Amino acid sequence: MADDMTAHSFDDVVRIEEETSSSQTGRSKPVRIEEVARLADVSPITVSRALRNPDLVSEKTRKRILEVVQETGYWSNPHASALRSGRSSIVAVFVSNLLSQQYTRAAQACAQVIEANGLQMMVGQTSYSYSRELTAIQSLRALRPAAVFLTGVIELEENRRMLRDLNIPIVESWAHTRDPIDMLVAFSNVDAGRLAATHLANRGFKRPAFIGRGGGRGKLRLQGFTERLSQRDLPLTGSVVVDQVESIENGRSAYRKLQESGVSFDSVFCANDLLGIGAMIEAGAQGQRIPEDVGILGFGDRSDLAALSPRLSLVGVDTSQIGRQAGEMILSRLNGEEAPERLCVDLSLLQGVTT
Amino acid sequence: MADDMTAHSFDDVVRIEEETSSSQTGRSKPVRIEEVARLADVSPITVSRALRNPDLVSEKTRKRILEVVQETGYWSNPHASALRSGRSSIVAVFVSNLLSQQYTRAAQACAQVIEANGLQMMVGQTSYSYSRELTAIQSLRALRPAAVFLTGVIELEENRRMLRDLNIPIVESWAHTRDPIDMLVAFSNVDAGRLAATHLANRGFKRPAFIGRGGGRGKLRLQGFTERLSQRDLPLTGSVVVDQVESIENGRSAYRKLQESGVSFDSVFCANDLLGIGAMIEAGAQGQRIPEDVGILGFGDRSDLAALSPRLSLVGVDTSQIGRQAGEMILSRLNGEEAPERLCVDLSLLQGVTT
DNA sequence: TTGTAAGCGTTATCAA
DNA sequence: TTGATAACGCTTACAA
Repeated sequence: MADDMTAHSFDDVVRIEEETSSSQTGRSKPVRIEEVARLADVSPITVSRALRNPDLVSEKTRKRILEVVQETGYWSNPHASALRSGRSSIVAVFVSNLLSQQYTRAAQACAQVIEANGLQMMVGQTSYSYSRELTAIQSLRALRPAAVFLTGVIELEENRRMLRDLNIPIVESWAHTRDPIDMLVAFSNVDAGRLAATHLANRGFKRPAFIGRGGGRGKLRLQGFTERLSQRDLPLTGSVVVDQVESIENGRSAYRKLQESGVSFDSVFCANDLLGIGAMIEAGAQGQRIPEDVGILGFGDRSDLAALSPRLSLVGVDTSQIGRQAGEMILSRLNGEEAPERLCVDLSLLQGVTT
Repeated sequence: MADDMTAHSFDDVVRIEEETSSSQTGRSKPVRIEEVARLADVSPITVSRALRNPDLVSEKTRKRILEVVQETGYWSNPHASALRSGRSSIVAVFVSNLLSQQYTRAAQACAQVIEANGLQMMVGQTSYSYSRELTAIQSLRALRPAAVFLTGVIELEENRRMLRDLNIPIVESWAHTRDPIDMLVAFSNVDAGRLAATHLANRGFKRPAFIGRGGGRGKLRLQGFTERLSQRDLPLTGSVVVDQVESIENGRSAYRKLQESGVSFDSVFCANDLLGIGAMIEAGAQGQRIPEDVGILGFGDRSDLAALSPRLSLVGVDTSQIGRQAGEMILSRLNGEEAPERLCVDLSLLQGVTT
């Protein structure tokens, strides 16, 4: 904190838009279905039907009811509804990390789809311990949600079963898994590598290198990358395997390491977002021009990196598409339609100014 | 999309942890309070009390009940509870933008506080039109939340009244406003400028300059900056007012503009996150060393910029503190305690490697 | 400290 | 196509 800071000032005030419309004030009791029924001269259950299954109500009656609903501002009590019907209109979304745009984009896109259909989204975070996951699932069960969307895959069999036993649409996502709880939206990491190789080949690079993690998804990306390179008769000129992919600095040092290995590369596929940025920064700091001197292809979600690397081309996934798909799968199911059990989201090449 | 992309591959599969624990399967009906009561040999209402107002139940009874709860895995039905009591245990959080870490950090911090107290968070987004805001508020009212936290200020008087009429704790935040709906957590932009000036002065800079927006918060920050500079007998050596603050490029060009203006500055306060980064990048690109050749002080939230500018010092707000405070204010109120109507969050100087 | 009775607002079920 | 009745599971109000 400031050493010689004066008292807080309230001098920076945001203007408030004044409006003198209907000046009705105080806590008005919400309108109940019974009142709507009385005013429309029907029974409560008919009002309920007019709102939830309009087809079951004659047009004349329906019209009258909707007018009254409009006038009174009636809004059904979701708790009463959920209690009686055993199902709420809440779609629970669990993101792995609220701070990562990857996931919030997906959540946002999902929300857009479901909210347009009268459902509400409730966001939670799962990335804690398994016990935290258990608690989350228990309170979830109590909430009796209409559906669940997870930006990830549940691994613990016990938790998987609890979710399955909810008997509602459940969408897992992000990674492929042999046996989804219910539905899955994922993308292929091997394909990501293939797409990177294809792009570099198409751009005329002849000596591509790779920087990425040695295990997990990094390995899969490298696998696809080499496979496609050889199909295009290109060598994998060099590669640096790193463990740390948490910082830009990791990318810078990996890039230097690649140079120090002595191989003569003309382009690099960096199979992780921060690695790509780091490589780009390091190359720039050395005075190399991109893509004239070296081609750099990153990985990730444009939105994450837009502020930082508008010039970097990326292989990645449009995560909002994952969310949108999830939302649509959920809607289909809730409407009693068929929905695919597994959906593979397209990878895309996000073209920056460079490479 | 890739031109010669093959069909999607399902070869990258995540391993699933198998567990052969209790193999009970199928949809089991949730335990109801009545069953817990029967097993503990008390009435349902006593179970209810043991869980919500433990003080009202004798220790012996309470212990017995909690045991049964544990065994049965009882979890109260929030809808029944909300229906009867007219109040749910959901705290509604509306963020201005789900994609900005500023806000999601606050939401996350708020969630941590309230979830530790048995409440649940429901996140929504407000940054749409006023009509969208109205719909959000209407469904909000139907949800009968325990409290509301907004990462922003509601301006439309009609919407303000609707929220006020919910008669529940409501926390607005971020900006100061003359007349909060209920409670407010905000910070002072004038103070931000003062803090920047203090810091640069303390670090021995003699010719500070300013880059920022001409209106709104930028203006307030400049105001505090100049005020405090003159208190420290320092001149405002130069300033560049920009309209665009959406990209790093804006910061780079503003920095060049400052140089072109011919003034001889030894440090700059960039009153916006991207401007600061841009200035830092531009200075670096020109081969200037920070802070030896020029001191650069940015503005914002460390988390936003950590990946990008770990070396940049920042004046800003710990937005998770805003969320935490909001959560605590809400809890106090729900517990019938007094809570401040307006809380001013401390600005802080986030010291990077530089400046 | 504990219990009884009633009702929150909706919708499932059955009947007309 | 519409309605009567009961019930969802909990907690308020009052009583003991």
